[in-house]
Amino acid sequence: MQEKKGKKSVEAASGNATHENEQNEEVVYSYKHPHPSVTTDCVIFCFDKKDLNVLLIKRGIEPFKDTWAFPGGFLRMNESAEECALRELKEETSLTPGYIEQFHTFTEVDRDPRERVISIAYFALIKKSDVEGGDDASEAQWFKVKDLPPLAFDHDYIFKKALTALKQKIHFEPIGFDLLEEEFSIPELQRLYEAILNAHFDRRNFQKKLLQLGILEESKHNVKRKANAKGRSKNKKWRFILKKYEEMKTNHQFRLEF
Amino acid sequence: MQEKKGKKSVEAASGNATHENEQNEEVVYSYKHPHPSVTTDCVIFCFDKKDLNVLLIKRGIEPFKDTWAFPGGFLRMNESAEECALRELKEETSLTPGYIEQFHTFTEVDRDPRERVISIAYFALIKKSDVEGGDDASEAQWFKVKDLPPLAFDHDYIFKKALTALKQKIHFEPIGFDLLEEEFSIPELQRLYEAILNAHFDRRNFQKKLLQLGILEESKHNVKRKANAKGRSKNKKWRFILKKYEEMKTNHQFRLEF
DNA sequence: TCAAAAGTGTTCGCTATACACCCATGG
DNA sequence: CCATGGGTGTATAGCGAACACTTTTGA
Repeated sequence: MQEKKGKKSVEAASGNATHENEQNEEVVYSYKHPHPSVTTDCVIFCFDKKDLNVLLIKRGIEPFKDTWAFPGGFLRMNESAEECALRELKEETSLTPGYIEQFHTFTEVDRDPRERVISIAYFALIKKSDVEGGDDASEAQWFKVKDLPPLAFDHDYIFKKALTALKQKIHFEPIGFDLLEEEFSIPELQRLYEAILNAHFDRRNFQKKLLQLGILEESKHNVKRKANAKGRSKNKKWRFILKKYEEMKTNHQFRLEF
Repeated sequence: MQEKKGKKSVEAASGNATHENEQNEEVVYSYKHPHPSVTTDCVIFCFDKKDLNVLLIKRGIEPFKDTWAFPGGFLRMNESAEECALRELKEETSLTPGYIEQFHTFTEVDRDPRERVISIAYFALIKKSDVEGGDDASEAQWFKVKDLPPLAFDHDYIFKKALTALKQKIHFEPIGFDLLEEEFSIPELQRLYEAILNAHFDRRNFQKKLLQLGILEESKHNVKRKANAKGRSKNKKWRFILKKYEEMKTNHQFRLEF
């Protein structure tokens, strides 16, 4: 069913590859049938007070030189696609996301003008606090999801699919917390959900719904007040209880829907 | 960013490839860096009265000779992955599914003992009536999902993921109809949902829920009876109104959840 | 002939929705 | 000081869950 492994043959090769070199410059890999190149691309999201943002990198070479694109690169033979996505992200932006998930593989024949390239695409989430300081004045830049520049290759399409996948996911799983700090307020959480789902919720119903899930606990720093106090209290912060969530999930007691 | 296209070089190559030949036997494809092989695999489902089934093929060669595996094969340079999956399915089983969807790409380094192979996996749905007759006594065979034999490579894992993807999908989209005939009864539909979701529903609530969606219409062949008739009527058949569903979907009026 | 399956209708309780008040916060 | 935002409580409607009876179906 499957092709015999291509021989490593020592043969002079013309053309200058821009692939990250792994070892011997003189080695050429030959196959009896053409193999596509395999890359990963990563759509990494970050939430900033009000807006959902994605990280883009300005391409330094043709094609699409000086056009924005998602970070990514070639799959190496000794790493899985997810490892590749994380490695490229770290190399190009020095970021390590708190959450990453594969969402689609793009295989259209002409998606790269140079050669056949298929791309295994991931979306990732990172906290704002994990981003600050990592800015090494590189070609990477955060853009509001609502206001993206033109993108290279089929990355417009990839982005659409990434956003859809993120929406789908957050509909049923509490992954939003990977975009917030350890402690957050309910309104913050609500703004996040509204930004991602592009919707509006009633404050009180949103709060009730989230608290009823039983996966949030009050911060220890919240100001305590007398039992008979009236009106609103000081701003409260909350924490996501991962353990409780996993426990409920394994017992099939968890149900979330937006 | 990306590697220069591998030169086609006319060079004698040893080793016998089992890849479907595309053209010249003497041509060898060379790259400065190793490329993984890219295949597609397809988990095709069929529903038979009570049971959900998947199609497997007995492997004719090593490794995993005589072990069951999902149909699939190598991606060609002039086809997308979905085209590849459909082509392989047709070549190996002469089937054409009514629905197909990519659900995951498997990239673990050691998933194939011979060489680095990544597999873009699809799940597909086909009606029972489109299967019968296509049986050319080949190595293909349907198995109950509840009673699968040991599978080759990481196909156990692929199957798990496929089933999860199917469940997820049918939770919110009416794709079940691609597993039923044009006309079907509500109990049939219920058995299908119960088989896929591995759950049990109340007959009356299930019926109410489905009919309230507004995407089903009665068959013209249903027996009409007097308005004042009591008790149950003759068995009814229904049809899925695709147009209505698409219309509701574009207007965001469609909402289904199980 | 009779057990199993399938069509039909009603009640009840919960939860999603809609909505009002008070006060901390910060310019 | 005041506009904005954030904490808290209640009333209602609609939907999902639980449930019984009758007749058709087919072994």
